Amino acid sequence: MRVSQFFLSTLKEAPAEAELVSHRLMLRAGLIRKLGSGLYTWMPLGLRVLRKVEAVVREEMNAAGAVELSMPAVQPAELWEETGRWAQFGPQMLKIKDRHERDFCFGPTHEEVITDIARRELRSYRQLPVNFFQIQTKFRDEIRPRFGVMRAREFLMKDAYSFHASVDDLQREYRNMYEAYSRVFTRLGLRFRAVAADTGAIGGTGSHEFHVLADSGEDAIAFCPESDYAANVELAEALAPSEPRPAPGAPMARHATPGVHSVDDVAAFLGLPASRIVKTLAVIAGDGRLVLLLLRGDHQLNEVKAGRKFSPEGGFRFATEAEIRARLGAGPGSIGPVGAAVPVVADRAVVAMGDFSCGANADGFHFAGLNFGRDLPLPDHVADLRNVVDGDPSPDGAGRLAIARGIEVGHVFQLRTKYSEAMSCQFLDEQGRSRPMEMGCYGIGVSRIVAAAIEQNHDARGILFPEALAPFRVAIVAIGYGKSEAVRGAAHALHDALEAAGVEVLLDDRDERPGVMFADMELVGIPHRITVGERGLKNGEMEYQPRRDGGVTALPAAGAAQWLLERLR
RNA sequence: CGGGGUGUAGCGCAGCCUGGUAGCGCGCCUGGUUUGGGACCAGGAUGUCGGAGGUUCGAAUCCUCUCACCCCGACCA
Repeated sequence: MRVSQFFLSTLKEAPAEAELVSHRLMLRAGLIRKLGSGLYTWMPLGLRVLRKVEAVVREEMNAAGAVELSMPAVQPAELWEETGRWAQFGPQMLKIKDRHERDFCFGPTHEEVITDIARRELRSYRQLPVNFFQIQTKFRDEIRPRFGVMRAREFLMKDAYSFHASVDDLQREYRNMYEAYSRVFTRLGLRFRAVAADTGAIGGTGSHEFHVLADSGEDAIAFCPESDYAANVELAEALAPSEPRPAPGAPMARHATPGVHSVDDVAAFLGLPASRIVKTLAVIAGDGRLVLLLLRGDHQLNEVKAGRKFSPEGGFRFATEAEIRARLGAGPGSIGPVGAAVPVVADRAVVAMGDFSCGANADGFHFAGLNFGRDLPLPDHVADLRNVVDGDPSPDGAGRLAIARGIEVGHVFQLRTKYSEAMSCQFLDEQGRSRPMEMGCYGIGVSRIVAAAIEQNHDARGILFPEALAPFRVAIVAIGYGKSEAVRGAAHALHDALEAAGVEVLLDDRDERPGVMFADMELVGIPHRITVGERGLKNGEMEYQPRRDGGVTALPAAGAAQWLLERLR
């Protein structure tokens, strides 16, 4: 391909709206252009990258035994009413009406449609298992689209849904998909981690998220460098401290702390580390009771864990200041467990604290030197209430946890029978009994992967595409193209030879100044570059330079194509 | 949805406070000189100043409404 026949549209400066590196670079390199909030055009260059991702995903899905189909992007409301998700999905679903005023949505996901297919097509255990997948555009009306294609409203996704006669078979396929996903991300050249995940609103049991590791990631992941344990921070268990509670070393004291409310304030005022302060949160449980939650000052409440502690539905909310005052006689920053006639749930780390400080249930006063058993009773309940932090022991006992940030690019779920039951998607088993199918679902954010890959692979000059993702593998920069017959001839010969060998090559025949061409090819992230110029040709040479690690190699012009083909292999 | 901000040429921005009919850099077009890391010289084109209404002799500038976009938060199969 020649630049003059293709379409390059690079920018020296990125539009002001882009703050994330990948977003800026995608805009600058001309991979995407914005149409509206969360809506992007994939420009020719970007589309080539998107197609690369798609191709790898498709190949691995096929290799793993899944079969491709394509479902409508627009779906009738009735299907969603069967599962109750028409109402449940809420405003994130783009709802539309046709000319007959019938309700439709632009599909945010396809569980309902595929389950409908399955219940019509699959009758017998003999037809199971099946795994259907598609690569398709979805729309979710995100509250706040951002970071370009990373969190867009319209996006490209690979979604797969499997149907099984037994849980065992579902689990087998789940592992199969897990492995297929690992191969996909490995082939794409990404540093990733599979983490145990919360199953969220979709329901079901087993679930793993695949995260591309990047500091800009929106999700926090806890993992153990010494083992393969990894979990979403929401889910990672914070174990009870192994050290016993220290013996009391200080007398209990009540300090006047005027205007001191936050943990940081208390720490500064009393000269204590945050880890010696108990943070007291007042919540209203599902049954209406006010309950105090105790956390170590340097820890953070995990609302998912706290929710589980209260009721099957996990319902609780933070108490209002008025409710807190009514029960405890002090405001939020001055409350504590001492003498409070309400139920108390303490985090595991709290009951291992000694000589600690907390609010005195009187505005402007805090206790210090508190010890359980001496100054106050041990709490009614002890539970895991907090997010794990860097250095916590790993739940698998293998070492200490580290926290990293990740971009979720894949998700595998065991849905079980949530949808098959709701939509009576049944099959006849060996005994002729009618049973709901066991289901799994497996998603990959195809368009998001492009952004995630750039987030993980860039430098000051632009994108460093992994080989598998690059829009072109080789750039030929022809210096003096317009003027020099020799340059033109040599560049064309090299271009044709590479193309004939099946290499995706981009010949810069724009007759621009060298700096412009170098800068563009680097911005766009083409992994290999050959420079052809009169200066080199005089000595019968061309120059090779890899995008990623710099050094220039002089090549005999005659053998350049061959040399490069060797290297690319 | 709550809080904050921005809309002026393709992109990045100034002008607005203190009203007098729009400017800079990059990009674009023409000609010339250049040609191994984002050239130089000369000439040129491009704006309903996001939209509507109002105040005023006069509005990019002041007021009201509205739309869009961005940031922070809540949300995220």
